[in-house]
Formats: sequence, structure tokens, C-alpha cells
Amino acid sequence: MKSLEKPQLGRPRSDDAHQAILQAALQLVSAQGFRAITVNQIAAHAGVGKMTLYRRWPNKAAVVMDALLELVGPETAFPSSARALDSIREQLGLQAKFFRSRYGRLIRSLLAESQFDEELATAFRERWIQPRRGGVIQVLKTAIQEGDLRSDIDLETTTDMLYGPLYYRLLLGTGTINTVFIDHLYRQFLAGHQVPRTKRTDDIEP
Amino acid sequence: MKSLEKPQLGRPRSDDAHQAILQAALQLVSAQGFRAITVNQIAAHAGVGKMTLYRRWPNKAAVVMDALLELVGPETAFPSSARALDSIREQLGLQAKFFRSRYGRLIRSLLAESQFDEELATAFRERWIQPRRGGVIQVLKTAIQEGDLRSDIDLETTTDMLYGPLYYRLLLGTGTINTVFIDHLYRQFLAGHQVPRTKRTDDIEP
DNA sequence: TAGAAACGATACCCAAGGTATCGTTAATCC
DNA sequence: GGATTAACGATACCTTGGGTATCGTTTCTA
Repeated sequence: MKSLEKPQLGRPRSDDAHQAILQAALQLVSAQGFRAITVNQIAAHAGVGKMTLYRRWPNKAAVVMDALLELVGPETAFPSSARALDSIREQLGLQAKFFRSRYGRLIRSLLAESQFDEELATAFRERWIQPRRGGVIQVLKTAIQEGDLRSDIDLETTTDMLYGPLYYRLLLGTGTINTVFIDHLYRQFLAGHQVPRTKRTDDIEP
Repeated sequence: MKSLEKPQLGRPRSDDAHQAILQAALQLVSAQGFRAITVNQIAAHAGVGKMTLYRRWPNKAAVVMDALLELVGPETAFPSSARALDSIREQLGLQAKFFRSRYGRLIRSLLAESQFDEELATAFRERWIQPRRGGVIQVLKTAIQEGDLRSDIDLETTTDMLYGPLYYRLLLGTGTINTVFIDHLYRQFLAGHQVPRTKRTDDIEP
């Protein structure tokens, strides 16, 4: 029964147009960069009128944000390893790789733009960062349960210490986000967060 | 003898105008935010013509960058404690305080704008970040010499781990940059970077 | 004094963001 | 099937701020 749902008068919105806009936005921003593209370009590339775009999104940033969430987001899954701590290590590597890809610049752009746009900042934080951050914190908890990580650490701060340096380098350009860096970061992180070896229970030494 | 210096023809540039522009820029950006102010506003507020501003700087961001460097920069000195490690701890607190001040938003703005402006990014990194970063690394080295920090750490990565989380929170808004956070960060950092207590030489326990 | 560079004030041009409008299309309702 | 509604692409239009050009005046050197 369709009952409680309000009958929809008028022409329905075209999902084709919607998807075309998102695709166009992602393609253009990846190729030319955020500042270089215009709303006109996105609309033209998508084969839609500008008003069609504005009926759905308030501005360029919002379109690009949704393109990231809907087209890129599903491809970034948290890896699953036998051991939680290994998942963290692997995920750091994937994050570094992601930042080195064309999406690194996209993240930079959106994060930058969000400093001037409160709505965008909220969307970025709540819909991109927090879900991923929540995942990290879950895995950290598991690592603690598995006896690999100390239980007296603050998980929010721990997450900041793991990912902060990557964002720092992404935005400030003080160093490359390569495997060597990830190794150093992980090793130095472990030194302070791992349960000391004399206390670990099921330690299999190679 | 004035010798090798090229004789300066024409009217000399007014240092008063120069300073007035920097002061106006800092005042306006602090009060209204980077995006909200215009070049016209800065010039009018400084009592100069727009061309006067453009003769010295290519755009608004460059003016504000120089205002930060010349008017704010001198007030941010690295603290000096008896023990290098204490200096680090103290500096983290000062950095947090700085980010919580009106200059936190200024740093965010410039860092954001620099994602779209290569020249600005270079200026920010080389003239704001690197000098400060270099200072941190010097103090870390001293702490190693004083036997407080391990010598097998990567200093660049260490610096990223100390300051990355602050920038992360500043830009992403995932948490407040308060004393509790600094305490957690410092403690967790120490756990992995401090020379183990059985190896420390001049340890005075309270 | 002539020439040069800088000055404040002002005019001007351009591009992109964003809004308005038009004829057509795709839906529901009677 | 007709009336009404909302969406559609195409187009026109307005505003704003960045940035450039120009003018008469000022401040310097040669």
C-alpha cells in the first residue's frame, strides 16, 4: 500500500541527471582541480541545465562533496586481517596510497574549502571522516581485546596520532607520504601503544 | 660609498603605507574572516590606493600571509626550559593555545587557501612551518643528547606525530585542542619515544 | 628642471556565482 | 483527455570582487 506517502505531483526528478552531474563533477575536478572548474562546466559536461544542478545542491563544493561520498566512498573499505593490529597497519598503507592518488588532491580541496563553508565542513566531518574514524576506533578496541594494544590509551588521541601525521603531510607538504614514512609512523606508534612484550600472551616469534 | 647598490630613481616606497596595509589586513581578517574581506577593504582601511597594495603583493592571500609572518610571527617563540623534553611539552601547550586564539582561524584560512595557490603554499611551508619545525627538531636532538629520548627514532616522523594531531583537529574539527588532549598526546608520545626508565641516567623521581 | 617611480582616487573590464524566465516534458488527479 | 504541477535544457540577466588602466600629484635622483 502506497498510503501514507504523499502523492507526488509534477514531473519527477531525473536520477539520470543526478548521476550525470556527480560523474561530471568527479571527472572534471579530478582532471582540472577544484578551483579551475565552474558550475557551468559541470552542468554542460553532464548535459543538464544549470538550474537542474542548483535544484539539488547549493554550490559547487556540495556537488563535489557528494561525488566523493557516493562515487569514491564505496571503494574505500577498511581491510580485514586476522589480527586487528595488522588491519591498522594495512589501513595506514591504504590511506597513504589513497592520498597519493588523484583523490589526495580532491580531499585537500574539499577540506580546504570546508574551512570557509560550515555546511561543507559538517558534511565532510560527519559523512566522510567520522564513519572512517569510527571504524578505526572499533579496530583499536579489538586490538586491545586481543591483547596487542594497551588498554590505558585514549582512543580518540590514538586515532589522531595515527592519521594526523598523514593529513599534516598531505596539507602542509612537509614530506612525502610513502612507505618509509608509514613504516616509521607505525613503528613509533607501536613503541608507545603496544602491550609490552613480556606481557603479551600469544606471541609467536619468527 | 653607496657603490654597487643601484641608484634608486623616483619616489621611494612608503614604509608607512606598507605597515598600514599589513595592520589593516591582520585586523580585518581577524575580525571578519579571510573570505569575507576584500582587497578594496584592506586598501581603504589602510588609507591607500588599491594599486599601492598590488604593487607589493599579488593578491589578498599574500598580504595576509605577510601580515601573519611580520606581525604575529615575532610573538611566537619556542619556550626554553631546563630540560629539552620539558620545552617540548610546554611548546605543545602554547601551540594549542595559539590554535584556540583568533590566530587559529587565520592559520586555517591560509593553509586552506594555500591548497589552491602554489606560491602561497611555498611561503607558508618555508617561512612559517619549516623554521618552527626546525626548532622542534633541534630540541628533540637535545632531548636525545640529554638521554631523555631514544636515539633510534625518525625525527621528521616524530615531529609529525607531535604536531599532526593538532593540525588534524584544527582543520577537521574532530575534537577540541584543550589541555586534556595535549596531556594525552604528550603521554602517549612519551610512552613510545622516551628512553625506558631503567636506562635513564639522572632520573630524579618526585 | 627633467625624468622616474610611487601615491590616492577613480574608472573600467571580466568571469563566475547565482537567479529569473521561457517553452517543453513528465507526472498526478479529476 | 484536460488541468495542474514540478522538472527539464537553454538562455538571459544581475551582482560582486578580482584585477588592470589612468590621471593629476608627490617625492625622489641626476
